[in-house]
Amino acid sequence: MATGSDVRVRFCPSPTGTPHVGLIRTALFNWAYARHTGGKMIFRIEDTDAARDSEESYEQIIDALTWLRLDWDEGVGVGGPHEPYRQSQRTEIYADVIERLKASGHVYESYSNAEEIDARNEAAGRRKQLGYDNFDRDLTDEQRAAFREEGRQPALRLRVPDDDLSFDDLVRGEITFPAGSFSDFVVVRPNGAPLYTLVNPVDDAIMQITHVLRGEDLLSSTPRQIALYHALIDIGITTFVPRFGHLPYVTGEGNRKLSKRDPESNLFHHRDRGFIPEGLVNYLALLGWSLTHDRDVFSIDEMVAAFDVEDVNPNPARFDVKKAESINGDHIRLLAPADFAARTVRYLAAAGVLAEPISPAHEAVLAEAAPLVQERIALLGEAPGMLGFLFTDAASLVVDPDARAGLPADSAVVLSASVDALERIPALEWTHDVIQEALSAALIDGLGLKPRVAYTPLRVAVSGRRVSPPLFESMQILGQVETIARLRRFESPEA
RNA sequence: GGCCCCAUCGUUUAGAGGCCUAGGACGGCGCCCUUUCACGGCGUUAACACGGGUUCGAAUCCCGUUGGGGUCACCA
Repeated sequence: MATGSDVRVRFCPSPTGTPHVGLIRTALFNWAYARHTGGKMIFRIEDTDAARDSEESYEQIIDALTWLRLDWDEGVGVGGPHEPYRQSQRTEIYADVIERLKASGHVYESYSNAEEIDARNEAAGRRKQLGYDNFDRDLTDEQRAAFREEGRQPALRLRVPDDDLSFDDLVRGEITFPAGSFSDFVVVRPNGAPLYTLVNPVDDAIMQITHVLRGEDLLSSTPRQIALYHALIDIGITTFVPRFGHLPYVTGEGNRKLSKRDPESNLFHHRDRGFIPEGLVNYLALLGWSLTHDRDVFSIDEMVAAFDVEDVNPNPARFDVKKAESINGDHIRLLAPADFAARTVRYLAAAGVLAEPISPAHEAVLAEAAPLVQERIALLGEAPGMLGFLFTDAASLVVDPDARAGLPADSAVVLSASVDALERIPALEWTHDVIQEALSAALIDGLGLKPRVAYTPLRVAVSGRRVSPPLFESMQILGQVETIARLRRFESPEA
C-alpha cells in the first residue's frame, strides 16, 4: 500500500449549498495528510445531480479552500493527468466504464421500481426497510424483453458478492459487514445517468486514489464501494482497492450531526464573525485530532508535520463555539500588529465604520489603535464595536444607551473637572501618560474619586461605550480638540 | 427494526497493561494585575457508562449490557 509520496488523497464535494464545517474539516484532514506524507491532494467536483448542484455553491467551495489556504496538486483549476475534474464533464468516461461493466456481467438491468420492491418484501413477510431483493439478477432475455415491451427502461445494478466483507479502517480498525447486509445497488439511472455510487469509486480508481478519507456517514456504503472496486479491478480500470478512513462526525448542540440548517455549520458564518484562517483551521484540526497532550494552539505547519490519519479519534466531536473563539483569539494575538490592522479593515468597512479602500488618515488612526484591541478581542468582528468611535466626530458619536444609563450621578462634576485639566495640557504634550497624569491629579487626588468612578464617565463620553480600548491611549489618538469636544458635548443633556 | 460506528471532566482531547491517587485546553468559579472590558498570572471545579472476564496488574485487551449516533434512495 502506498506510503510517503505515493499517497494520493482527494477532496470531492458536491456543490450543493454552502460549505459545512464538517466538509471543510474533511478537506483539511485530507490536505494535511497529503502535505505530511509528501503525497498529492486531488480536488474533484461531484456534480452529478443537476437538480441540486449550483455554480454558486461550487464557487463557495473554492472560496472556502482558498481562504483557508488549503491548496491542491491536481484538480479543478490546476489541471492534471486525469482531467476534467468536474464529474459533469466526464460522461464519456463513465459511459465507457458502464459498457465494460455490462459486458463483463458485473452490472445488470433492473426493472424493479420502489413500489414493486416494497410489495415483494411485504409479500414475503420482510421488513420494508430491507430494501432491494436482487430480484432482477437473473432475469431471462424474455423477461427483459417483456419489460421493455411495457416501455420500461432499466436501471443498472451492480452484482454484489454474497459474502462477508471486511476492511481495515484507518481510524476505526477492522470492520466487517456480514453477507446479506447489503444488496445489489443502482449505479446508473434508467435514463443512463450514472450515480454517485458509481462515479465516486470510478474516479477514485482512475485517479489512483490510495487513501479515501471521508465522513463517517459514508461508512456503511463502504462494502458496496469495495464490491464495485473489485469489479473495476476485474475490468482493468485499476489494480488496487484504496484504504479507507472514516472521520468522525462534527456535531452541534445535543449530539446530533451538525445540521446544515444550523448557522454554526456554515463556514462563512464564522468568517463573517471574524474568525481568521489560522484560528479556524487550528480549531477544526482539534475536531478529532490533537497535536500533543499539553497544547492546542498551533500553526498549520505544525499540524502538517505531525498529522497522521491513524491518530484521528473515532468519536464524534462537538463544534464548541466558545473554544473555537478562544483559539481564534490566541491566533489573533500571534499576528504581527500591521497584519492584524490590515485584516480588520474588511470588518470595519462591512460595519460602515470606514470606507474601502481605506484613506491615509484612517489608516494612520488604525495603525495606532489596532494594537490596543488586538490584545482584547477573539473575533475580528469585534473590531468595529471597539474602534468605531475613533472614526467619527463629537457631533456624530453614537452613545450606547446602556453605557449612559450606568453612569454615576456626579458625572457632570467629573466631566468639567476633566475638561479643565485637559485644557491645561500644552498641545505638544498630548500623550497618554501626560493625559493620565493630569486626569489622575484632578480626579483621583483632587476630587478623591475611585478610578472606576472617575474614568467611566470619560470613557462613555469619549467612546460612547462602557467597554473600550484603554482610555488615555484613546484620547491620545483622538487628539486634544476632539477629546475635549466630546467631553463638552456629553456634558450638555441633549447630547 | 436490520446492519454499522462510538463510549475518559459540562465540552474537546492526552492516555496504545504498570509513568494515572487520570494530564492539557475551553467553559464555570475564586483571587491577583488593572484606566473599563479584555489580555495575562495563580488557584479551583469536574471524567475512565455499567457488569463480567484475561492478567501479578486494566482507562487501556476480550465479551456482554446500557446509552448515544449513523445508515438502510433511481441524493451525494
